[in-house]
Amino acid sequence: MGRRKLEIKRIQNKSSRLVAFSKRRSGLFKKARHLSVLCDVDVAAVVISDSGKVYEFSSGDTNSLTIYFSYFNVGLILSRHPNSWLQPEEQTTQEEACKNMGLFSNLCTRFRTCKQLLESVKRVDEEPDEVSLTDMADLEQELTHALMHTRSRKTQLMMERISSFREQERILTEKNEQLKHQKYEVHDGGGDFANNHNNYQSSNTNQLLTLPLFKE
Amino acid sequence: MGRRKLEIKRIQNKSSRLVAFSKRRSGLFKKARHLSVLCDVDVAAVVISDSGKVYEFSSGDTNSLTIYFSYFNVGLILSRHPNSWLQPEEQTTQEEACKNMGLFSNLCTRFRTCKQLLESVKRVDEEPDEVSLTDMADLEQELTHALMHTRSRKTQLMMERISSFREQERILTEKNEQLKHQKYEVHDGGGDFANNHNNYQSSNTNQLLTLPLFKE
DNA sequence: AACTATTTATAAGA
DNA sequence: TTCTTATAAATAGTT
Repeated sequence: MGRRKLEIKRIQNKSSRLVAFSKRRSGLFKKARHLSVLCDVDVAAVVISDSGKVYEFSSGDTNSLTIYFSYFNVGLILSRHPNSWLQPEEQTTQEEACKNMGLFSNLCTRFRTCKQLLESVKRVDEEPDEVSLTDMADLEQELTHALMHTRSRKTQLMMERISSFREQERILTEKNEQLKHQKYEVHDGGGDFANNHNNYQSSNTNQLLTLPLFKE
Repeated sequence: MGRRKLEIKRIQNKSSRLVAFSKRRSGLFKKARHLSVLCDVDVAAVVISDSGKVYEFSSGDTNSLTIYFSYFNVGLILSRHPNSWLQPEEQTTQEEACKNMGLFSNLCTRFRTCKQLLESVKRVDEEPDEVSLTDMADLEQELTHALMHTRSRKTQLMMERISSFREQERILTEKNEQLKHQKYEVHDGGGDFANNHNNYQSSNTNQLLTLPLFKE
């Protein structure tokens, strides 16, 4: 939506890219806000620039989504800057350490919010509150989602594993056929050592390619 | 951008709201994708519907939100040990602080593992690893535990609630009987003020005894 | 689930 | 940068 139709691929010109980043980022957050208000739902969005700067939007201050996102957010930041704390042995400056502490305390603070919520549920000293029950139900739902995610991921990994097993079986069968064939060739007086050696190497290679499927 | 200008406030009509939710949600994710591609940045968005259904977008290949969920999980685990770090206001010693750092670094480790896990899954050319699968299984188990915990707590709260309702019912019935009895006594010319007063006190005491059932 | 009249977002230009 | 404007894109209401 501009003077010309834009292909959806990385904008090559740096200054154009930066301008687009600024415009589209605020556009995204605006859309997120509209969605949350119009439809009365929780929305959160995080954008992390090339330089690692974090821009975020969240529809509520205290809802679980905020907590979710701050975690997600922190995780993303950290994963983008592995040498700042994900590999602590590579840390050299005090500044780095402080930066990490900042992130940690942010994590801590935000989590404490979540914790307070849970605690307030635990101590139901106040009037018999529907809130406790509702909160627990919410939490249950959230956990169910998380569990679903994990299960689906696990299933995917298992499927991948199975498929690699199948592939290995195929390769082994193929090799078996080759060996049978060679056996006949040898029996027929054909074949030579070099040829056998070659085949052995090939077989070994195949095994090396497939073994890790069993191993690790 | 429609037939008429829309005020940015909760859409009252439910069906309109649902339609808008569907349209704007996909619109938001599209914008998010465009932003991430055009400007070559990381973008993530989460929308949670009224019913708790989670819709998400993430610019990475790997499901980053899975990582995020693992944080949530870790958070839950940590919340099971509140006195170790979740009540910082009670912290006084250096030891406490160190302990917290330990938990943080634990979090860090877990994240790194999870991230490496997903990355290693991405490179399917490399050797696929059992570790990934094990991790996912572990995560599943942890989430299952957390879910069980939540469910059991929810059930407990519900049971408490029910039991207090029953107790209240019993007391009210009892009191009802007493009142009926008094009524007949009064009708018969019997009974006195002191007696009535006593009965009131007794009833009140019973109510006080049952209140905690509502409370905690 | 399509359509289309409008509004909204934004690419390029100033 | 920021503003302007022509144009593309999104979407509210309709069918």
